[in-house]
Amino acid sequence: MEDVAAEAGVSRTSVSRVMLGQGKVSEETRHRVRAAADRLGYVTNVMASELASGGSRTIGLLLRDAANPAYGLLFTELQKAAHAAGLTLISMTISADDRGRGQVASLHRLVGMRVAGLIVATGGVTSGQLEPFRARIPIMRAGRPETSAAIHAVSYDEEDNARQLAVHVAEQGHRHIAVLVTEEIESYPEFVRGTTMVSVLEERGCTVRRVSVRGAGDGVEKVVALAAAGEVSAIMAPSDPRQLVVLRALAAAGLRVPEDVSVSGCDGIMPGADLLGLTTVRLPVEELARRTVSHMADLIGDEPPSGVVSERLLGTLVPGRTVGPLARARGSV
Amino acid sequence: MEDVAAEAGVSRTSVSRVMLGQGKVSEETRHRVRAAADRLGYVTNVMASELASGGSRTIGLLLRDAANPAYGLLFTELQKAAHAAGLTLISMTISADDRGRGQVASLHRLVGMRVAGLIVATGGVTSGQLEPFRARIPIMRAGRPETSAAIHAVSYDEEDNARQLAVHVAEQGHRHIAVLVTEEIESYPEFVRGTTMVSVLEERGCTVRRVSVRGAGDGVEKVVALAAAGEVSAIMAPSDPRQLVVLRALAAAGLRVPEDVSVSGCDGIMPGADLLGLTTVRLPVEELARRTVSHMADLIGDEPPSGVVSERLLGTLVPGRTVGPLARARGSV
DNA sequence: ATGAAAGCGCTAACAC
DNA sequence: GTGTTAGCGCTTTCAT
Repeated sequence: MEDVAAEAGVSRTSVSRVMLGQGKVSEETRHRVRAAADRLGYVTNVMASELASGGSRTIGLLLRDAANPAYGLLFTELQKAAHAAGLTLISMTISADDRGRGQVASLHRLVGMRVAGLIVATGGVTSGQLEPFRARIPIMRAGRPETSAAIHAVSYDEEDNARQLAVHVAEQGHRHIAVLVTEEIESYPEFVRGTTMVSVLEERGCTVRRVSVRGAGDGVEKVVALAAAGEVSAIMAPSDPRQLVVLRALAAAGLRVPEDVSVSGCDGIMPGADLLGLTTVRLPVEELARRTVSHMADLIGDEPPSGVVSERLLGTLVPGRTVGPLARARGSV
Repeated sequence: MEDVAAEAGVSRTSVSRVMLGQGKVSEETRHRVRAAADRLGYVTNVMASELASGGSRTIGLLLRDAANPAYGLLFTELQKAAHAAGLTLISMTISADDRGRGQVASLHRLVGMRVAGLIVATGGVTSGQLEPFRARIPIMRAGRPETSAAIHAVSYDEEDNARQLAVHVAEQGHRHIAVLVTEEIESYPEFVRGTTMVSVLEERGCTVRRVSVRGAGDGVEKVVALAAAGEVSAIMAPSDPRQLVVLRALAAAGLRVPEDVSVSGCDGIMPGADLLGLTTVRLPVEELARRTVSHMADLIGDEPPSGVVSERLLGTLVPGRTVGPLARARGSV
């Protein structure tokens, strides 16, 4: 910066003003500085700048595993929305298998960068872990249903998603249904979906086989066996990636979908879901991203709103080929 | 930090040393400082720290549209590799429809953050646009075939990918083939794949219909029409997302795959690609991520290697149900 | 409209 | 082992 000032024959102050595009600078000076900066390939040191000014239009994003298309899309959409709002988004991902420890470290890193706000789009971080930072900077949860009422959140209405799917399956006549339920700690949204499906189905008088899953492929043999034995006519998976695993296993076992057994998932983001004919709920990712960023912009603004943001967005049922009407011919079902 | 020092009854220097985990500090002091920091919820200001120390173990990533599963996976894998190498990765995405302008702005932002290195995983930035920064910080291209010999790159061997696919299709007996070719500016990898497919097929004596694509769905009606008219028995798409578009259009037109027409793509990352039976080449994403980060670690190390890194990684052909042997019964084919 | 000076929060020699 | 002193590169009053 010193060099640019010298090259342009002005003081560092003027260079600063020009680069920030603020304050009073003559057209002449402004031009000379720009020219000098270009010539020298000068780029403002953001860290020094933010350090000196104290402020920052940068917000941090903690994301869960972008390899999952639903999170990848969320990432892209958040970035778009942030850009449109004049915010810079810097992000760190956590692989799905990294429970807790690494996530909190990343969280610290982001806070350490003195970002103006934090968007947490991974269920792996608990509300308790966010608590210490809440006073320091605005935090918004995106996607995961938030349990703590003290933390801002725009989330998918997973209860409703699960309900829509359960009702759809039940309305096709299925009465004996297997539901894959993950552990709360593994994936909170999937956990909520699974348990909700179970209760909705039971309310409607269905016989539910609740099968718990831990790893990626765990529990699948179990449901396939149930289907093969004719004990269930439908299998509900808590997400589309898991629905794929089920479909694969079913195919390997020689069972036809939906003739022998119906299958459903949840997400609706996967490219090719339509071609596969997946039955699912399409998450309102784009809207979630927009609303999250919009609230964040308010929160880091001059007059932050006082209340706690808490929104739930509804998904859209996508009936597919994988769920068919109950065939009354088979086994005990 | 001042507060922490006071709380622990030591100087700021000691606090610094403890937080950095370096230098000589007594067990006693270390403990007291940690306790004080925890009590006050103190997190080191990364910006001030890096500003003062000059160095940074943070590297910037410019990524193309994580909504594309291939880039989403790359993102995750890069992050994993970086973490393993003790590097922090901060990233910015660019949506696929943002050509040039925004990308360069993001690039500036990253450079402005004084990251130690830059990984560019988007074809949208040209070698020329990277040039000005090359002297300042190490830059690595990841994925895109690099044309400039001056820039470090670990890339997919798109020529080979295309060749593998073309040979596979030709060996199934197809002689009249439509190839979708994107414009260079839209997607450089797809452009390379397309043109390579064309030349490989022609070398093998096939009649090639080269159909150019601009938008996401552009050109597809054309190839479907060719297939419907029996003028081609196979359609080669330059990527799996595009292969899906073709499959959708074919289904809508009532054409069966592969009985009426064979279809191929390239990527192999899409979850569910196997269930769909896509014929494709699986990109070595994981290896690319590892090698890119490994080279980057060297480049920002104490004794950076002198030569220019230039590696090409081979993909793996995944024969699927979408490509079948030529059926000799139809039309002019 | 422009410049001088005083930090922003931290680290790195260098003494003690 | 621990504290002291100088900055890192910038922004921001406050004069001029």
